[in-house]
Amino acid sequence: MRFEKGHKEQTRQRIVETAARRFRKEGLEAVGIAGLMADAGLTHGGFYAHFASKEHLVRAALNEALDQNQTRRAKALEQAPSGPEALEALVRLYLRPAHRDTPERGCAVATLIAEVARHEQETRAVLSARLASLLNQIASTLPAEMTADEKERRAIGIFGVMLGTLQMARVVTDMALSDRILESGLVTALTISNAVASQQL
Amino acid sequence: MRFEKGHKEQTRQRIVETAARRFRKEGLEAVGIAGLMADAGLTHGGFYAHFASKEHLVRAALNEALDQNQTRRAKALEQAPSGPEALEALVRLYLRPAHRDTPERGCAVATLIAEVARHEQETRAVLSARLASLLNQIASTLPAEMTADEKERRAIGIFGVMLGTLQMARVVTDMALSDRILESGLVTALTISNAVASQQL
DNA sequence: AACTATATATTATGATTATAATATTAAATG
DNA sequence: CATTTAATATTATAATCATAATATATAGTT
Repeated sequence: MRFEKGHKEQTRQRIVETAARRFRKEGLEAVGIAGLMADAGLTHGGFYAHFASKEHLVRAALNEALDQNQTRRAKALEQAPSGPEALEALVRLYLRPAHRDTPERGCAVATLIAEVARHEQETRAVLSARLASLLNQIASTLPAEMTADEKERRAIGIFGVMLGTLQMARVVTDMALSDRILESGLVTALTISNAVASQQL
Repeated sequence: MRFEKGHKEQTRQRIVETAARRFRKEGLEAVGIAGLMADAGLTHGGFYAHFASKEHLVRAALNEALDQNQTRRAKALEQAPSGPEALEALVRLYLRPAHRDTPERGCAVATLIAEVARHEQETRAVLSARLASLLNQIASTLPAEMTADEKERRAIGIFGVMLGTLQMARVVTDMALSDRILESGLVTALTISNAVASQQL
């Protein structure tokens, strides 16, 4: 049947949003086109009217998921756009138990980075670009006296801790340890922002 | 045919080692039993004489891979078993370009943590146990004056940076940035070990 | 030398995979 | 009101998945 104008775009968006959720929850490989389309209320044959391949959907879904999170962080930064409070807001948002417990709505970098690293260059480029702007968001909260290089270095360290500790908190089977990991990540990330750089290198 | 004594154990070990390499290189989902057995010079039917299911092989392969790395780190610690030099040796080993470029022989935590987090509790427990001893290796290099709690907190922060930055370095498409990420991770990890804890919480 | 036990191979099963060609149906257009 | 067209459904394909039952062949045992 022929549908109203804009219907296709709307359907495409529904597929992308469904994929963005399921990819984060189950992984890129674990999600099949047929099941995904069924989830979106469609049959699998129509998929290729929207995307050239599953890989193209992966890129669209990564962009969708990472864009959602970026917007959420931007909102969190509205109250305190820079300074230690701004950084603390970002880190607390990231290392919340609620974020740990709902990967399907959370940061796609944390759930998919290793899997994406095995994909085509073009797919990695999508995640790379979003990662760069995430690092910029963090760097923007650091003291204005710091050089751009120093900000970049610290932003990488800070997000490294956030990413690594969130993943650890998700995998460990001891929930008390999981909570301590989140707390340690928080303390560490904030420490990095204002620690005096080590002189031992 | 009936084979010599110990032949089965030897075959099993070959399957596990092949799996440990391919899982790290391609991901848990991407590796199929048939291809894996072919790689080990066997046909796929015999697989279930060795493992009750693919999930059981995953556990054995995780243990194999994580044990290899733990041994390598223990050797690196033989020269300087504690102190800043010991920590630096561990971090340099982890954040080397060579490690970034050979995930199939590298840390299974970095390649598989997110995927394992979606698996059964028993599989997560395997990775959890090895992660705990990795954190202990790091903690053992920290100053004796620190309390056990403080050592744990810092070890989590240090490994968080190592894990997060290695994954970032693997996914980004800009190799110059990738190198800067490794370098930043190194500096940050060493800074955490001796930074004065932030007072702003 | 005959027999048994066992490690692996062969073959089968039924589900699921990504992708593609064709069919259907109703909105838009004349 | 007839025709065109676009969005989705139906159906097909060939590969691959994990798992399982059975067959084969030979080392070890008697």
